[in-house]
Amino acid sequence: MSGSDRALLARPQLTPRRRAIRDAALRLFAERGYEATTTTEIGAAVGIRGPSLYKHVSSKQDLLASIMLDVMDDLHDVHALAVAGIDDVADRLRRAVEAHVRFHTRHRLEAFVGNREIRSLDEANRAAVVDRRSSYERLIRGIVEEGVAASRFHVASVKLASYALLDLGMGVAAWYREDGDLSEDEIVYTYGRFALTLVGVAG
Amino acid sequence: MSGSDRALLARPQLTPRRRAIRDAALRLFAERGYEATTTTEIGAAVGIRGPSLYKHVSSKQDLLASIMLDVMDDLHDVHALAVAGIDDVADRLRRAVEAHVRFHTRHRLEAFVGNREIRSLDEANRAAVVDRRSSYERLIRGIVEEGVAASRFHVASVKLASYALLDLGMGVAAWYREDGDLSEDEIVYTYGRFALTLVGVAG
DNA sequence: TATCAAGGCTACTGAGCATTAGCCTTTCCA
DNA sequence: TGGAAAGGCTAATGCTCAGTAGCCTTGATA
Repeated sequence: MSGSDRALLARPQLTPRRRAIRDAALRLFAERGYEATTTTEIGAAVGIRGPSLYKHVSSKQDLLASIMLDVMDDLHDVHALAVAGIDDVADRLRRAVEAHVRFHTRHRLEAFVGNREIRSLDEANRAAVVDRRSSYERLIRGIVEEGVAASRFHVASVKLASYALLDLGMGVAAWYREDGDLSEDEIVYTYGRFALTLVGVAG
Repeated sequence: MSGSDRALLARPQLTPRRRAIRDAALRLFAERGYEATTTTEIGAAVGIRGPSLYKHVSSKQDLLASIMLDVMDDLHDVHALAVAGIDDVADRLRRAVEAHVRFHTRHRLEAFVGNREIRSLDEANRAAVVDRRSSYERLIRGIVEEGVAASRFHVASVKLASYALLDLGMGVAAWYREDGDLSEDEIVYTYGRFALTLVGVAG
């Protein structure tokens, strides 16, 4: 089973309570960081005491790991859907970047935590997350490479261009606010165009 | 005294020992995060025990704060030097972005910690760092605005373009490695050109 | 209606942490 | 040469935290 196949399988369903706990943990991890968030606080956010969390969750580390693994899988899903059946490489890049950026606005907390808390994961979980991340990077880089090979794109460095595209998404996750004065569509559209200029596509 | 004037004043000199401690703390904060770094580890990195640190430093929090405040001031300095006396707005943008990116390669640990550990600062220090960061953002946005006003730049959103430029620097700080296969000059030059295409400058 | 699982709670455990207290050695200068 | 400052050290303090033990209530089911 390849990384991208795995991403398309359904993730196990959560009980409503478990989901509430995960959401609360996500918000707190994003706001103050994993290390600085206490189980007491996570509990309080769903109206129970810290120790009661353990009736639903096996550990704080597990909570972080499941958040991070799921977000990477979701990102793969979104990417696969966005580029499915698109033949033109410039279209594919634009759609991939749009999906990337849209994902980072719609799931900014998950993406934020996913980027920042890698070092808080234990060895095994970190390896799994890093693996998914590399696989996603390769997908984006693959599109850029293909465009260059077909002489549709012109870049000084494929690697640099790909990093730049990926970094824009992370940036969005850091500053985007739903109630801000930049709309999701506006950001998505503009960054999609940025992407094409970045790789020197004509038009 | 404005933010940018302050940045040009000399920062107080550190004793060699204090500097070694700061450097060690910086490395550790970057690697495992502020919360996850212990005073014992910082001490060990300079060959002393944790409590002995307090003969040189007033607190762990202070160590973080001085690292973060100094890096913001250095960034202001570098920017000011880069654009001083440059009249053409496109030149000024390119130089500003080049300086921005170069700074993020040369001081990647400082920049990395400076971006990621804001939430580990106490109230007063956080306010001071956020203040410097906003002031820097305004400098970059100011150049973009000026280019747009002069009809030299064409962007869908000044804010979005400025964020994109700033985010590229942060991205660099996250992935750049001195022994990697992308040289500092290569990255700086390429990103400088990215910047100009991004704002739709002709040529 | 008796039972049992689910899911709360409080009290506790054991560990780790930043920081302080207080002591000792070395070094340097008056 | 003597005394103080600088800069180490160990031991202790006081706190916070993740996770466990064990108890109790509730509600569904047999």
